[in-house]
Amino acid sequence: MEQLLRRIDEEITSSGGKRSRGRGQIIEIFFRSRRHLTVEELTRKVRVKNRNIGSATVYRTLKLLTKMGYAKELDFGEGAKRYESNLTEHHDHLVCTACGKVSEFEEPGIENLQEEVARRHGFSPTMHRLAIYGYCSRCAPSVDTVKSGS
Amino acid sequence: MEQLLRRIDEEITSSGGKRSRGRGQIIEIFFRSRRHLTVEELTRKVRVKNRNIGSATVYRTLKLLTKMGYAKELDFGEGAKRYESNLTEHHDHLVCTACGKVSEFEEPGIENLQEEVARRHGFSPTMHRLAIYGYCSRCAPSVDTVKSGS
DNA sequence: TTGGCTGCAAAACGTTTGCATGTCT
DNA sequence: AGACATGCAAACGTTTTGCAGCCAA
Repeated sequence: MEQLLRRIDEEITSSGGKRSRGRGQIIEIFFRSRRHLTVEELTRKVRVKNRNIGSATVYRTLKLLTKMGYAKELDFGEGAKRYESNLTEHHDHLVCTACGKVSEFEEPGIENLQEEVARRHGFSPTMHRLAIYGYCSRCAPSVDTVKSGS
Repeated sequence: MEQLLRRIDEEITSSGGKRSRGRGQIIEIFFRSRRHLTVEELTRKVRVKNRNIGSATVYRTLKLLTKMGYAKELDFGEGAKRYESNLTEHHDHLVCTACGKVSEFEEPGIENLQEEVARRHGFSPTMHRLAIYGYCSRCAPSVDTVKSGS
């Protein structure tokens, strides 16, 4: 973790940027947080530590991390975008449209088929997004009417 | 086509809605159009036929069609959402990040794996979105350096 | 006549940007 | 000192909403 922060810091300074207190805090809290933060959520967290940070800086920092490849933008269609660390293995998302819970999965078979489809269309893929929407196990509409329940 | 429009009309009226001139025009033009329209594009098209229609009505109509299941919202991360008919076979998208071209594909294998993944997670899928981003054949970065070409 | 539907304009929302100021080197 | 970074608030583009009038049933 410290190592990661140092690496990012170096990459920023070596391309003409500067080390700043606020940005360091934003980056650290971003990588220590659970996944899928909105800018507003991250701003709130950061402001607990440093009341002076405004959301513009958080936007600018996340955009920077995204451009550097350390963060990834997600859009679950909620209005606001979400961001997550781009360091973990690639994964896709299961989004429950009832409770909003997002879980993750990996499926190499899907990845492979995507590569194949792309190739078949003369397309050079750089990235993809797959989200499956539906009901998680807790929210699944009551399964049947056994015993004409309720 | 006429049949589809009549069906939608019926569904609207039978749930307390009314037939209105403007909405009918919007719906017809929407289904006759090429895929992936933004609200602004559709509004422009509709206004050629009926100068009085405002984009608020287009927003309201597309939202209605979406809720009824006849249209589908897409988000390719351009800022504005796009809409397409939800009547055709299911397909996914290849988005060229250079020229913006969007093409479509179907891959039953991917669909099946998605079902399986969902089941494995106790998830009841209702829908999914898959977009592969990259370069289309026209925009692909020059392929190689054969003969140290310029 | 009633209630839905409309256009318009204003509001709301997430995001970006201009600018004067602050901070790092 | 100089350049980059920041907060604030204004600007932006998209979408939603309040409202008075309109139109279909």
